[in-house]
Amino acid sequence: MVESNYFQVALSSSLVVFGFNGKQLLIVTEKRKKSPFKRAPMLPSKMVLPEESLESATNSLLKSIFCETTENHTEQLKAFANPYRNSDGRVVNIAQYAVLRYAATQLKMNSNYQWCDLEDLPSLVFDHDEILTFAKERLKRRVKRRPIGFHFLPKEFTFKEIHTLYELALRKKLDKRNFRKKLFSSDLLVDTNKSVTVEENNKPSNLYMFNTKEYEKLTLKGYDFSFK
Amino acid sequence: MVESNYFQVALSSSLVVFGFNGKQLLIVTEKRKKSPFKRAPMLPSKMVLPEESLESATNSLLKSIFCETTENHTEQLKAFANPYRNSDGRVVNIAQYAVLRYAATQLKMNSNYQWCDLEDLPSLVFDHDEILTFAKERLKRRVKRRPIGFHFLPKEFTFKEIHTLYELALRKKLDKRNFRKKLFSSDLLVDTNKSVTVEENNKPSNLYMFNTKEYEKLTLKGYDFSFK
DNA sequence: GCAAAAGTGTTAGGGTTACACCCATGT
DNA sequence: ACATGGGTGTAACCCTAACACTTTTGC
Repeated sequence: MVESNYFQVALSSSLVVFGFNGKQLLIVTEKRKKSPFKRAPMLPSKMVLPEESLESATNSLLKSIFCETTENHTEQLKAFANPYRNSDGRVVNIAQYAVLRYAATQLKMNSNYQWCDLEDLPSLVFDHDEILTFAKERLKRRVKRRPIGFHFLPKEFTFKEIHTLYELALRKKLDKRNFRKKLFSSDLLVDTNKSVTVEENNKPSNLYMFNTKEYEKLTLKGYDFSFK
Repeated sequence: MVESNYFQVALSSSLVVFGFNGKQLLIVTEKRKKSPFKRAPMLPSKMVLPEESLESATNSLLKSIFCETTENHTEQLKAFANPYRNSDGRVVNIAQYAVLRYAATQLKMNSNYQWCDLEDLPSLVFDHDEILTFAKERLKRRVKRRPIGFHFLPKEFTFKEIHTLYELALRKKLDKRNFRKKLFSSDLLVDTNKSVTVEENNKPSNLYMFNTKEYEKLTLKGYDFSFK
């Protein structure tokens, strides 16, 4: 029997929701509703009920942010458990990492949530900057080792989109030809034989899809996008 | 103000303590003291007090296992937060991963703790097998990307020891010559010019130490021991 | 001299990098 | 015809992988 005086901790969960609009990596921020730091930017967060699972908490947060919560990828990031994070008592924050298809989502109207360019982000309240830093490292690693970068993209996408996505996530330039070579050598992409004119005045670009079989295989066993 | 009915969760912490005795990878297991599953093997675990930090909980657990807690490496593994892990109420287990120098430690006498060969481990109680699986994956990754394998070894060690350690952690054979080549090309090892006869009847082996500077550099920036 | 483990090089192949020009389109 | 971004190939280098024999020691 666990002594009852241990049961005095609260659980919260913050989300780092990544998206990609074709040009920028974005995360969802929330405008804080309460004092202190009213209206300061923060990660979307909620208290987790004592009987509530983390998955359910994450999902309900996502539902409060987006109109339809389309398919998304979520995983646990880390527990931030410093005893003095919150003045009301001990609140352990189990941060979650999420990636979803920007184009398939829509923020709820009149909510306190908004997409924010990762490159141009204000400081967040509490320890949320630390959580974000952690999440960015996770993203970097995932992009390198798994075809997870692809949770970002619409069903059909151009080479440029995936190229830009990888450059932003890894925060480095990737040689166009080499990146293409590697990507296509992996059997991960399928040419749809469609093309699309992204901007007026220039050559239309090809549209690609994922090879689902290969995608799942690589998700399981991992691979190595070891760009210098 | 966070409403008070959230503060009903308890915090526990389990440790996966890895060690290496020169021949086997080991973890510390504990014999459970209470029913149900009295005397069943489990990961060393403790409840975390509401004001106690995770680091402090980990350290006190280590102190209860070992006579002297020498230098060790610990990091958070994952929070296991399923609401129904424990019948007394919600207990969130924040599992920790730890590596220490086997040769520099000593288990406390008459304790319920013991070293256990990873290759020959019984089933553990509750979700501890799941935690262990997670920890083994973490170890694998760490060994690949960082000179963390070296937290295992004594100050001076033979090539065979580090070779065996890597083989066990990665769970694959590593070609002796190629492994040696890679290891020495990294500037990470220093030849002590000492040698030691490990077993009678054969050639003594060289002793190596770490190049601390290089070690720290690689700890920060990572490297890539990508053995096939 | 024998048993046991330590220590040592080479080669072939594959992957990574660096790099510059032509192509298709809309105006 | 021109401006814009899309799309393409090659060569040098490096790293990896495969592989077997000699050396040193204690008995």
